[in-house]
Amino acid sequence: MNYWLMKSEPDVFSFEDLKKRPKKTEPWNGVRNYQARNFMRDEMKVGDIVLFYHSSCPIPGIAGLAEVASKPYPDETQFDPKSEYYDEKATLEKPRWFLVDVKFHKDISYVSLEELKKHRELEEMRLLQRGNRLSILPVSSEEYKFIMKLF
DNA sequence: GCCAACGTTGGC
DNA sequence: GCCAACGTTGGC
Repeated sequence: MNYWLMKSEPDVFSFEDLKKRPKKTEPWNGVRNYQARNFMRDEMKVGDIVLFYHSSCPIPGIAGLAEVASKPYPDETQFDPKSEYYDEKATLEKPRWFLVDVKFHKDISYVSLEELKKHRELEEMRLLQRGNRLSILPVSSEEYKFIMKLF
């Protein structure tokens, strides 16, 4: 079992939005960064735990827990000329972008970025390293366990 | 709105 | 393959 942190701008798609989905499940589309794609395509397994992170908002932080709910498959938005995520270099035969479905797992009390930064135990967290803009990051089991004790 | 960090693009 | 220019992310 692996642990991940996945960023989303709550104005675009929030943890609450995930809970409102009919099956509480959403394809994690729109990722257009190769490292983030590789995590989904090559390393995620159904059942992995996801820290659902809200970015670019008044109080950035972990809003809730989700889980990986599908194997990787091509992101449909890459084929849709009307989508803002359209990629003209992607073809059905050779998709460039892959995603997994993410499903609601558990409510937690919000853990802000500010709170995460207070703990020496988390100073190695990739989220907290300077300049880290990756939208999907691995979280170690030690970091995960520590964060679970914060609320 | 600013700015640091970093990924991508494209000319050579 | 190098690298400058440009675009994006995301906290503040």
